[in-house]
Amino acid sequence: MAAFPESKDILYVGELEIRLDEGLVLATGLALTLSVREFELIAAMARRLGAIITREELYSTVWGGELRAGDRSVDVYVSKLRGKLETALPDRRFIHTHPGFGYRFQPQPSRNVHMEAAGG
Amino acid sequence: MAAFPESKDILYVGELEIRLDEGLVLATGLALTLSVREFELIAAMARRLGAIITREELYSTVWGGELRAGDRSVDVYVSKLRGKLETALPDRRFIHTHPGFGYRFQPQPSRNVHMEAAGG
DNA sequence: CGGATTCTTCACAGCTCGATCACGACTTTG
DNA sequence: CAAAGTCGTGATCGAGCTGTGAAGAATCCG
Repeated sequence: MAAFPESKDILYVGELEIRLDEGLVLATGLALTLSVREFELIAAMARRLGAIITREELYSTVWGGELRAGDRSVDVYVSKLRGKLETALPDRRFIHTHPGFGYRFQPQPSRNVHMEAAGG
Repeated sequence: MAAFPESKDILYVGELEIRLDEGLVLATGLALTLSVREFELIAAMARRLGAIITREELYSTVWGGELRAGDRSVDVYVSKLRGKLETALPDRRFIHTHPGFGYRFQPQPSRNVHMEAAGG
């Protein structure tokens, strides 16, 4: 199975390196400190790069079992992950919300992030 | 195989020089006084620089056999090692904890330790 | 044999994680 | 615009994980 030193035990997404078997994520070579849930979540999303993934699917993949009505766990951990990714890579957005559908993981420059400061 | 005096019998990590066949560690040229367990532990981690290593793996490498539930040996020796490394090189951190995963060995200036956490 | 060093284990304190709640902002719908 | 639903995120708190000093056992060495 070790045909290549970097097979699919490692995912490369933008300047992220996700080492699936180690629980480690590097952002431009710098190690992120992610909790178990955070790591499982980013791994689950990165495996389906570019696709919209429902909360139900993310929950069953990361937490296991069915997502109960009113459970906001996925949203909370998406938020935590966004915070750490933004600290490491301020100029990029990875996690995109599709209201009513789910989330999509894909690197994208965020030059217009400061629009939030415009206040309308 | 000893074509060069500095082949892989010696590991260089930051200002550390780890002489594997001698059981000696130099910090900026100054020798550290490490016990056998301490030396085996730092050697095991230095061989896998930058990777997260589980307690199970460290235990089986350094102590041999399986890590029993509740055995804190690895944590205790990591703590001892940190103490000696910090005495020798106060401005650097080498051993990083990844809660839920294990430890990671990599030199890092202590000033920017916060950045490494990426928000955590 | 005796002293010093090292190893193992325990105990407690401090820290981090994960689940949940609360509330405001945003989005959709009519 | 108003109402209803969706989403973002700081705060809280118990459980579990991690850091570390200390004590006794084991080992080393002259």
